[in-house]
Amino acid sequence: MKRLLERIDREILASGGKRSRSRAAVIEGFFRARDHVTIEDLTRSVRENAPGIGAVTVYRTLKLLERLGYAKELDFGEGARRYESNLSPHHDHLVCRQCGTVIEFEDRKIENLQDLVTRRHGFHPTAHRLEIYGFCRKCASDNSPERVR
Amino acid sequence: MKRLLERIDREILASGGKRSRSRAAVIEGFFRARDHVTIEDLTRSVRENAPGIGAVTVYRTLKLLERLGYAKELDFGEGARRYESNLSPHHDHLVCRQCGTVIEFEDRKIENLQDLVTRRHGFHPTAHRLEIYGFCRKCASDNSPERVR
DNA sequence: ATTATTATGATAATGAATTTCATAATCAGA
DNA sequence: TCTGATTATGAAATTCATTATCATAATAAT
Repeated sequence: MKRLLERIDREILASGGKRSRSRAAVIEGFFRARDHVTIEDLTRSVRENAPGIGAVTVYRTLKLLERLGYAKELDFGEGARRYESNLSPHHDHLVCRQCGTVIEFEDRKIENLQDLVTRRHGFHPTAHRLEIYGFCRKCASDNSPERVR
Repeated sequence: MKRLLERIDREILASGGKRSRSRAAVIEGFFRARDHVTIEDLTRSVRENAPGIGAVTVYRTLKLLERLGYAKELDFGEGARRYESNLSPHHDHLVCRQCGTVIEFEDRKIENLQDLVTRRHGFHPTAHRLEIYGFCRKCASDNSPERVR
């Protein structure tokens, strides 16, 4: 974690940016937070250690992390964006509509088939998003007919 | 087309709604428009034949069509939603970041693999979205190194 | 026709994200 | 360590898509 933060600091400097206390607090908060946070979530948790951080700074810092390749924007159609760290390898998401749980999965076969599709259409892919919405195991059983009744 | 519009009218009536001129104009406009329209696009084109239609009515009518199962909301991350008719079978999208062209594709194998993934996690899917972003054949060749130069 | 209900559309409200701008923090060079 | 130049901050204002409000209009049922 320490090494990561130092590396990011160096990259920011190298690209003409500055290391500020607020920015450092947001960056560290982001990597400590659970994945798929909203700006609101993150702002709240960062403020526990560094009160007075403006939400605008959180927005800006996450954009910065995205530009540097450390964060990815997510959109589960909730109206507000979420962010996840880009350290783990690529994956897609199962999103529970009831409890909001997000399960990550990675499926090489699906990725390969996607490549085939794009090639078939002469399309040059740069990114993709695959999200499956529904109910997680727990919520599905909570909702099952014999329970709902 | 006529039969479709009549069928929708009947369903609206059956569900306690009314057939109004504005609403009819929006519905017909929607099915005549190209797919993946934005509200703005559609409002403009509907107004050519029926001036004075409020954008609010377009919003409301598309929500209605979605509820009845005739329209699907899309979100390509552009800030504004798009809608497509839900008459053709399920498909996913290739979205060109340069010219905005949208290519539809359907891949049974991908769908099957998605089912496997959800089952593996005890997840009950209700919907999914798969979008591949990049450059279409034309834009990719426009951008290619030997051309950009 | 009359009445009750639903739809419309102008306007206001909402809410996430971005811009603005004066001030503050940080970096580089002496 | 100071100084000047540059970048970052954060409060407030702005933007933009979408939704809510509400008085009026259109439609359906009686």
